[in-house]
Amino acid sequence: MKEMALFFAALADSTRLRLLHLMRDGEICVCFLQGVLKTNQPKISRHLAYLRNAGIVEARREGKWMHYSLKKQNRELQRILDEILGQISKYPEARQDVKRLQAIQCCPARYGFSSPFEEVEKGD
Amino acid sequence: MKEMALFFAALADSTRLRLLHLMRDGEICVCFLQGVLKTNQPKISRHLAYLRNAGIVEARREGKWMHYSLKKQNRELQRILDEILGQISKYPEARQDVKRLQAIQCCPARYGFSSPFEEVEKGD
DNA sequence: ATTGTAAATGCGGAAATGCGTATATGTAGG
DNA sequence: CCTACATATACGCATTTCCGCATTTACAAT
Repeated sequence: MKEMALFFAALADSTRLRLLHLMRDGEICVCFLQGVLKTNQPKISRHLAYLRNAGIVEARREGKWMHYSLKKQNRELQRILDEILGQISKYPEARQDVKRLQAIQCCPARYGFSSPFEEVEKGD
Repeated sequence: MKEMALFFAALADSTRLRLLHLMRDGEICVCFLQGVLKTNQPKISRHLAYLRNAGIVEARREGKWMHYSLKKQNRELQRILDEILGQISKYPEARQDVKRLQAIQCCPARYGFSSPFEEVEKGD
């Protein structure tokens, strides 16, 4: 029962919900997440650690980079998680995130992970 | 997005998960919940208030008694909630709770809401 | 009005959480 | 070895959460 509470505690934060949602289509590296959420790096890192401790995501190192992805859950929990991710995707904020991510993934060099991502901002 | 995080925060506590699970078959009064969880009354009351604020349960007064029940959610959230409640029901702790509740509901007078519920304890 | 019972709330303390800043770790390349 | 970059962690602080205890509110009955 406690583990279940822990699971939900991990979901009880909008930053973490956004991170999870961005992993929906596969693994993604921290610098991209940072670029999309436009916040400082330790914040991202700490929330990812939280999700990892909760067993919701897993990490893979590739050289300097860390790639995070959704960890496979048991059938029931997976279904719940899928429903949740589906719900998240309805929030404008989440859609914006995906747009920004796609822009970065499309031409990462152009952004260099340091420039602002304003040009992706032009609303729906 | 924040509201969603709030929703999960409400689920991020095993006492609250137990309370929700006990409402699965309909509304239930606070004194019964107190009897089943065998803890002090303010604790129950505060967790119920938390759930009420999160919009997950609602309360109905009937004389001195307050009856709590699961509040109807929109389709998607309802589905998620149902899955979750189904998951909870698999925990031995949750099954125990239901047994105790049934014993109390069956003959409340016998327990008088003050006697210990030990006789329901005999495991599975 | 007074009493008794059910439930909610106020209060103070312990613990957890989230944040930003600074620093440490790990890895690749010169 | 030294530097540069990506990521993780330590630290201090403010806020929140949970708890037990005491008190208050709400209602019913006399």
